[in-house]
Amino acid sequence: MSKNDSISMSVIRRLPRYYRFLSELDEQAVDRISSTKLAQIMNVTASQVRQDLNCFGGFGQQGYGYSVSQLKKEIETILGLNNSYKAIIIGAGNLGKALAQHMSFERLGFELVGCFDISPEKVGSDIRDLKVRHDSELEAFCSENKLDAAFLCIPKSAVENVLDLLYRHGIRSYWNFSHFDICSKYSDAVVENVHLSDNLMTLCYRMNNSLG
Amino acid sequence: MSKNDSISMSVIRRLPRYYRFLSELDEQAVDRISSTKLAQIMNVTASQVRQDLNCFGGFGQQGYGYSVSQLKKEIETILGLNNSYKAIIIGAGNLGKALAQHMSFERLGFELVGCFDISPEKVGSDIRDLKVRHDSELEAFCSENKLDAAFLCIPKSAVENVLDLLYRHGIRSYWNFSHFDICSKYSDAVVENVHLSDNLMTLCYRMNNSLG
DNA sequence: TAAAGATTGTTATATAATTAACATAAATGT
DNA sequence: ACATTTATGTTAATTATATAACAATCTTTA
Repeated sequence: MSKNDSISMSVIRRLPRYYRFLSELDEQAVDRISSTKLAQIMNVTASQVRQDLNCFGGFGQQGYGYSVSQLKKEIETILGLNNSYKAIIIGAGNLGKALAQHMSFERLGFELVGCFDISPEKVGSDIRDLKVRHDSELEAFCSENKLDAAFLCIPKSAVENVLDLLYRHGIRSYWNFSHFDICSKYSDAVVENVHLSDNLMTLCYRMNNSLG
Repeated sequence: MSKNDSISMSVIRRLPRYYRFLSELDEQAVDRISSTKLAQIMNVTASQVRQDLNCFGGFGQQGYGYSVSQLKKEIETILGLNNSYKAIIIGAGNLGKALAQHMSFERLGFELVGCFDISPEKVGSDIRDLKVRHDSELEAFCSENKLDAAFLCIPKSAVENVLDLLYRHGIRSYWNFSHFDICSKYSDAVVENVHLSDNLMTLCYRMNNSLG
């Protein structure tokens, strides 16, 4: 990737947003856009748009702007959405089910290949095209499949055991919905945390402190 | 609130994390902690801990540190978790159900008072102690109850209509799981977005670019 | 085909966030 | 009670992020 000299997290976390807006424009058959116009739509500064994109290469053309479809494709590549990382969901409660049913993993660089739960009632039920397996089958499943990532939809107290198992089998990437601090235990793990309760507390704070 | 002169979002978003770690320490009956020690546990710098806490007031004591229970309580107050903001969930799919069943709203400053869905199959089913109501009852419900917040667990395409209704009834705070850009439409709304697919794309990027 | 207008890539500036330094004060130990 | 240690609150320095400025260059149009 051309200029990629350790891109800052701030930039990286904005890429999916660019991708979303460009996808929309593409669907609307818009074929070119300037940084100024894109910035307006996205409610950011044109300067930021240009800086961000230039972290990865000069995709635009002076006097013209950016080709929507090309830029979309570039960002797709940068994000690596063309990948098909094999992933499993741990925990088939409502959250696990919600993810399994509503996320377009294929469009996001992943392939969901398994779903595990500890509760016997859930085992055997279908989620999309997958049968929920019991946790006891996890070890064997990891051995038989070369897995890339795990999506942890279980409570904090249940994480450590299963995490140890997954790590032992070489899984280094985690989408973590619990409050277990994976990075502290395995510093080489790539972890994206989703802390819903933290989010809600932030909303609460902001409600308290919004004037009017 | 003592020193509160527009706290930066960076600080605010760290508060729930402090709160979590302090709650744990409190449960472990730890009664005092220094910024250095807390920083170690939380994997941040002691400087940041002291700076952050001092945005709200001098809760510590030189030569001693911070009282865990007191500090926990202070942050609880700062976040406003003692509130009981009336909130409704829009969308009783797996995500809506997951939130309703697994989040301790009472501990997070909210009270869940209603749950709505457009699908007749879901209407009437129980989530916790709430019956799922049909969207057609939403307008009346908003009129009868003074609601503070709405948790939007519906797809982007369904948001605008219901958002307009909610806004008309004075709701200004939203926990938004869709990609609909609420702030662009209602600039005075307080919005916390949870963009799961953005998150997953970020994980994908980081997997691609992690060495090893 | 030349002049005018548009818009990039990039460098410079400004703002924000983080980390370090330290003077001050309380707690502890002898 | 005094000296030593601990650890804060706060100011200073550093680093990171965002914005502005502008020269270079492509497009458009007459």
